[in-house]
Amino acid sequence: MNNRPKSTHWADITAEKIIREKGDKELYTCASGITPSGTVHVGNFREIISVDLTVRALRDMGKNVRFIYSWDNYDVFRKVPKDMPKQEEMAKYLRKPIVLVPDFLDGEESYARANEKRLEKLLPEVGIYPQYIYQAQKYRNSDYADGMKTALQNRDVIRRELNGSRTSDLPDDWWPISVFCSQCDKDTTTVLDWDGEYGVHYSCECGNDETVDMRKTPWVKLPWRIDWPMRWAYEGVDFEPAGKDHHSDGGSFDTAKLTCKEVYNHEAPVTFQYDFIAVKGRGGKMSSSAGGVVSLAEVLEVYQPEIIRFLFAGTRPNSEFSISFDLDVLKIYEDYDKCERTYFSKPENDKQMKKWEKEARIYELSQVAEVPTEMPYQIQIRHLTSLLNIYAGDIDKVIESLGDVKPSQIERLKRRCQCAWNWCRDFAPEDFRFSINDENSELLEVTDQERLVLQKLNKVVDENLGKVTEKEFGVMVYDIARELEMETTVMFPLVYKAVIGKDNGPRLVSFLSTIGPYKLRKILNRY
RNA sequence: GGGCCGUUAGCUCAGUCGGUAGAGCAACGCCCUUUUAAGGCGUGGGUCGUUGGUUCGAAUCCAACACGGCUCACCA
Repeated sequence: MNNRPKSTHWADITAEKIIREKGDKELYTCASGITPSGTVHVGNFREIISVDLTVRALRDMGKNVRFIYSWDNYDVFRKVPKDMPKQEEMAKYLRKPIVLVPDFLDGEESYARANEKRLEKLLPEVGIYPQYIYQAQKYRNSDYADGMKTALQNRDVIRRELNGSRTSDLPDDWWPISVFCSQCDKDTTTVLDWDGEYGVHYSCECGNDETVDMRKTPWVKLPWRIDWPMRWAYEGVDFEPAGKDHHSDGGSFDTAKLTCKEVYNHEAPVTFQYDFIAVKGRGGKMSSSAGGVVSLAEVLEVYQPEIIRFLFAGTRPNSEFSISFDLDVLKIYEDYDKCERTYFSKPENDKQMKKWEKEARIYELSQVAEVPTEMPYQIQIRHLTSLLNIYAGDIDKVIESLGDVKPSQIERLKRRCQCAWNWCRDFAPEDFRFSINDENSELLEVTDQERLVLQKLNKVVDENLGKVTEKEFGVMVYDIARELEMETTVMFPLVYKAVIGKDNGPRLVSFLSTIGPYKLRKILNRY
């Protein structure tokens, strides 16, 4: 026996590492969190799903796991996001905790809550169910009073630790806590003294000057670099990944790790660094201030939930990748389908088995809920967009036209249709959009020979389409060109023009047979 | 300045227990009487950034260097 991982998937390797470093435990706590100071974008989502995948890996090893997600809604509101209305109104709330900023968009109880809700609603769609912890509630309830007291008691230790990675030392009168003013709600305060227990004396720029008891007041909190390790200890966190901005030498993970051990007497969690997500085919970079953020909701418009999971499960966390809205979307769907086919086909030999295991693991982790026991209905997304255009986005009709969809496959397929249609409408190149003409469409001005082509085509469609094989029908279509001694490069654009009002379109023969004789006759009869 | 990541086919990348160099796209070719956007099959193509080291054997491990990117040194 050895400790060799059964799987070489990064989530399984991470899970093994957690067990190895934290020992065999009754319960493992995996954590993630973010400040809801703006739209939670897909870059932030990477952390959540990284934890989810690791949690699943641990559970697959039979472990009991708690997945906590911290909403840091007691952080200071420091910048009005550019994409928000009522900028001046919002600016009045700067330096107050985010939980006190009103929501001018949806009328939620607070701006923080609005951002939180948008994500909380969506996570179940991608199969993620964390236990949410709201930091404002924890702080206001004085749950961290002892944690803050510990920080104050270790003021010098913490200062030394932080100074280790600062360019200028913290001043002598620095305190490891921050206070929101009980009168004006802002953090424009200065801590003046601490009584050695729970009493903190502060003054505020607004003129307020008072001493509060951390056990009874909702106004005191820890600054980030101390807050983080305090909560690791408080919740007993075993695993928490972090973005590369936290993971440099001297970054917050670095100092938090020190503080966690020396002040809170708890080993820092196992971690890894994840890279950022770029956005492609939509323009702009993803940064809250630049306003180019892409939310999970927007990604879900174009990608099926399992394909979003696939994207993250199939990429190592420490490498950067793009969420694409351009033609890459087609490729990603195809990659997913290929992975799915692999999962449902038995490997033939040992060498293939190794590859298969890796693919299969990615497929499993990509699933929102249980892994399907039979192969889902596969249809090339490119073809699907054509069908959707033909049926003008009527998904039920598209599925009906396929004819061989099992009831158990319908739900997933519908979702794929919806995503494909959204993509077609909102992101795809113009080539991917067309609509079938009908008896009311504008008539083409045609030469006598062109009219003859359309008439012959009409006759072929009328007499044969649907009655002979597509191959036979194809021969007949090409025969028209031959008979009239016309190049297909001349004939086809004419047909496309008559049928969809464009110079080109999907491969003609199969396209015509998909449209079917009924619709085609209506168009061609008029020539 | 510190740290992290990357450098493999024309392009995008996979290859993480060291064991004959891989995929997709592109190119080229073939098939379905068929280049107009949905098919199938095949072919070509790489001194694996550079130099050195460990090893029977290195894309893979180690060291140095080059180039590229990100990040920290304010705050969260």
